[in-house]
Amino acid sequence: MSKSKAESPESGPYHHGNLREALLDAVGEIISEKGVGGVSLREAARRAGVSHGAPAHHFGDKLGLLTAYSTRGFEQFGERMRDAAAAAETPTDKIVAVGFEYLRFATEERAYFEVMFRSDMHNSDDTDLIDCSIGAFSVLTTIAEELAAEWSQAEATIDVDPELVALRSWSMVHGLATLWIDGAMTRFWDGNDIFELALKVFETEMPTLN
Amino acid sequence: MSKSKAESPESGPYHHGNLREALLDAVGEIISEKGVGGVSLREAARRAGVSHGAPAHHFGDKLGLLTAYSTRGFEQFGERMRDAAAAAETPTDKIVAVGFEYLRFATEERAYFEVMFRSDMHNSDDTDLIDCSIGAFSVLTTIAEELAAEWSQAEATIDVDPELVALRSWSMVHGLATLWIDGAMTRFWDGNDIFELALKVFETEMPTLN
DNA sequence: AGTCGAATGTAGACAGTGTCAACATAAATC
DNA sequence: GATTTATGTTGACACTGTCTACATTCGACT
Repeated sequence: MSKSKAESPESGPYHHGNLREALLDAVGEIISEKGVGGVSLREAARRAGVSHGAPAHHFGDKLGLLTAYSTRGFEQFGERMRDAAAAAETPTDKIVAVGFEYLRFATEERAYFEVMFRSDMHNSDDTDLIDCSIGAFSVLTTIAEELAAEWSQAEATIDVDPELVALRSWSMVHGLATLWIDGAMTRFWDGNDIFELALKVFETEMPTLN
Repeated sequence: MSKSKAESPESGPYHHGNLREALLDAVGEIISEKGVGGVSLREAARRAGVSHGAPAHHFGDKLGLLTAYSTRGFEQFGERMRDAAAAAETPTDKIVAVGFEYLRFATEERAYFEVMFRSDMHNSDDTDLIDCSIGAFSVLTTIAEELAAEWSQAEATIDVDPELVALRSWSMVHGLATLWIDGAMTRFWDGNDIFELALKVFETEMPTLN
């Protein structure tokens, strides 16, 4: 495929010290440089300055490495969602802020995003991964419940099922993010950037919600 | 990795006759059985009963094979979208019908769907692919224009930019489809099926549009 | 302090893969 | 009928994931 670099690890201490994190960092590097298809255990080991067999002791196999990477992605994702929600006052402000943060993460941390939402890129049964992903999405469902409660008190012309509010918001913003990431949208809305478009979408979406 | 089957092609005529289509069929089979990660030129060649080097003459390389597979997916996708739209009367009915068809394709033709919307799985610059994808999405944008025109005549409380209507519909349904495909939703809406959920979403979405 | 098991890392092997070059065969064209 | 083109075969090479056997270090227990 490509020219191989030095196979043997550089002379250093026998134990790396922080190999697990170094390998996860390497995965992010590789994805950013060559895409998810470029990820390999051996390349990650090479970048961490370690022999090709070393990763197996930390992650088992390739899927394990990517699962751990996904998990770290969901951790950071959830953290950013929580921060965004905490910085806003009303439920309406919160859901908009979280929506934008969703898109910001998708574009800024694209390497994570591409693995996090691709079921063949990780082991979906991994308990850590499940916990972290639920932790992230629960930010959305919590806000949706607050929002639904608020609307119930006002005159409600539509059914305000909290689950549906969450699902609608989630699907909309996730669709925007993935279509943007995949480049599908650029053939129709070429010049605009995703945040400008999202703003307009949110604006027209809100009347339904109020 | 796995036990290899007979490497040598079965004794038949030197020329396959319809190898291109046979290889694309094989790709669909492999994805359905083992996921997109299981696709390989050699496995496809094996299933078509041909030597490992043969696919190169039709598709160049692996990305070429997957690009052609994506293109075939968009062809069928567009056809189903057009049929769904043609079967409905009003713009409102059309967009709901097309939305459902979108989801139906995503679930029924999952093998196509997983490759079509994954930019690292095909060559996004391929002109045939671009043509077919635009042909499919233009069904949506056309309906969105009709819809926007209809709303403009009625009392319009919100801005009815046709492009925004298309983007909203597209993002919503694409988000639903991908979240469902990836299994992300099943942790929150376990028992329901995607069409039931979509129906509710569409119902609550429509008031905005009217 | 010393021992011993567990954790971590190395090295080699093997089958599978994509891609290339050289060659073989059939089809198409003149 | 000859030659050009399309199609298919074979072998080679570097790369990969994974397995096994082995080496080194860490940590816990005595």
